[in-house]
Amino acid sequence: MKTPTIQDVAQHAGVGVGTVSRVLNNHTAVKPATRETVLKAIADLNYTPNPHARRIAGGKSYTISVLLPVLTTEFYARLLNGLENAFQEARYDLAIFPLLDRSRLERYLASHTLAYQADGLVMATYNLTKVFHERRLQTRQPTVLVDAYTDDSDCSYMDNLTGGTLAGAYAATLPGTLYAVWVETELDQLFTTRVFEERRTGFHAALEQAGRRVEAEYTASFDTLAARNTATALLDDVAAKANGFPCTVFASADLLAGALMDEARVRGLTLGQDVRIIGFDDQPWAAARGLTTLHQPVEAMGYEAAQLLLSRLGGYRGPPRASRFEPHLIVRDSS
Amino acid sequence: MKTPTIQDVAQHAGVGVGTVSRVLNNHTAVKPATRETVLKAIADLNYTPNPHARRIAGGKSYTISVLLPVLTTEFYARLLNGLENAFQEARYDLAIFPLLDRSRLERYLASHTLAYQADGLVMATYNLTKVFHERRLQTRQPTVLVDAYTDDSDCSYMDNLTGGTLAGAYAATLPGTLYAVWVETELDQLFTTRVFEERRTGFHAALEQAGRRVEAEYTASFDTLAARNTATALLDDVAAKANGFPCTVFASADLLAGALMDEARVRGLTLGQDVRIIGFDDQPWAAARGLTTLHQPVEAMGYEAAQLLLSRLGGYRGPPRASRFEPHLIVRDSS
DNA sequence: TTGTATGCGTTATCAG
DNA sequence: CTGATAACGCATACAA
Repeated sequence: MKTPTIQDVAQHAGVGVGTVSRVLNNHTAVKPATRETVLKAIADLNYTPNPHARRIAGGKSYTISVLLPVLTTEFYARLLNGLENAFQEARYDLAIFPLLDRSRLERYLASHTLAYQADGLVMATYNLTKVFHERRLQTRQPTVLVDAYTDDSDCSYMDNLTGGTLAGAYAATLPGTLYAVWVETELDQLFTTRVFEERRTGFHAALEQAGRRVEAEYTASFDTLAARNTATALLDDVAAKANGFPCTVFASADLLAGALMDEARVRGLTLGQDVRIIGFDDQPWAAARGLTTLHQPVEAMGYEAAQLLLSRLGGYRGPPRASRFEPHLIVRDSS
Repeated sequence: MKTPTIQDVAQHAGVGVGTVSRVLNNHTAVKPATRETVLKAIADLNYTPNPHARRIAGGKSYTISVLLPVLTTEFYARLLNGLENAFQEARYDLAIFPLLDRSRLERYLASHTLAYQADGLVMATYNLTKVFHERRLQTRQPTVLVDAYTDDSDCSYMDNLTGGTLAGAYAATLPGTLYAVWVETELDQLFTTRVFEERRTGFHAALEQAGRRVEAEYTASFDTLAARNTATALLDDVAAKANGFPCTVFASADLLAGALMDEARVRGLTLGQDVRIIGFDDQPWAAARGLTTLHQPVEAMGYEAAQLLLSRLGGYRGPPRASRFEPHLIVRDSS
């Protein structure tokens, strides 16, 4: 049994294909009665329009491509949820393209790829608009950046500067020497995010404001092992000082903070006393482990990104818009 | 400037569209000379065929859908790599659909979704063929299961039974009492994987074979927090026993093993002496932390899955085939 | 070996 | 308001 086409529906409803198409797209007034008939036929035949044909016909395919870094973190799961919810309401489908490495990106940029054939593009964390430009790949589709910021397209972003500031301001109120751990992200010129850079700027600004400064800073790449090693190195260094403890550490990602908590525990240090730790992300486990951290409204950010894109798809033509979201500090036992 | 179509190429090359299409699809003999001309025209115009049009024309879209669980683990990154490599060689594109929850699955199953419109389907870890059947959604596309096993479709899977057996056989040679930690996966009837069940079966069989048995078993869901809590509970229990140490623990996933290593360290237990730990996965950090574990040829498994699907796409009609891969034990310091 | 015509499922245009 | 019919970009039988 073949899948029903718009022809079948038209026949079943005793109308022309044009009419069916019109009810499908909520077009110009269709007589309520005939609309009902068509809707019933659609239901009867369990018909769903073919997105490829839609796209071919010059219409829309009702699919959005999402380009994002490898999804090994909770952040992107939450982000996808926010995006999904918004797009689903608007009856759009999502196709996800994890940017594993540069060669994958190259392929996505080849215009034959589905990624490039969707009605709209969501780029998460990375700002690839530059690349598109260089390749003279004028993006015909509207694009929105999420978790990243640029002047020349819509974006929905977290204010990591404020996040860093909040962390710094809070850290400044705590006793003992100050340390910070940052995330290394310069894998490749293309794959660069300013997220951690901004957290750092904000953090330092707040510290300066309070007349304090960090004793030392550390950098780790974003993986379990690096987090552990850095935690070890940091606490080794602190322990080697005359009066290293108490100290306060701002770890710019919960992954790093978690490793620090582990390491502190191994050394018999009391959290919130010998060592105070501030994370960033508010991962699902943060509450249970009592980690003081910055919570980000990730879903909301994704949802908003979707709205921005949907308005463009709806025909909105205006200057690029930027929706800013603020993280907020959640104080728990670790500090 | 519009993107070039097959018409433009034909015109530019001074041939008919049919000829262009033929060279595009490596069809029946095209005179080498004209083939060259066409190829040059294609290059000149930077032409790439429109996948939607291809699909509509009754042909193929050269895209494969991959349905997989949320990508928060290294396993799926590696799997995707294997799949990508194989499909790329065959000039197929991949669209990834993370199965966040049941409602998402429902939507993917709605036939209008792109997921369902691809030339082929790869289902990772979960066997969704049952669901397809129940819905009477006869999958028109060829489907391959990876990291899962079923009788009625091609699959490329890891022999987790053997993995468990290897772990059990090795554990049986170690001194002290035996413990095991399993992963809870029964989130939903749909989302069920037999992976851990099989590891368990193999493990017990090997133990029995060696005339040994586990003192106690534990179950944790697959997340950092649960892993920690279980590790704590397990070591608490062991410590409460008269002669609990030395002991050996088979953690059926490296995530769990890592948590155990942490916890053991906190308690001042010596790994490979007081506590011996065997993991499963060989995560990137396992070597550095000296974790004895089962290594899986994940990329190879993905690559093979792709080959199976490609052969079906190439017209192969035969009974379902199953490609089996074996994990192997890597002994390190933790045991 | 190659060009032409037809069809794929929709949307959009245009008469009615 | 609605029904034909022409695109859309491509593959493919069919004819040459």
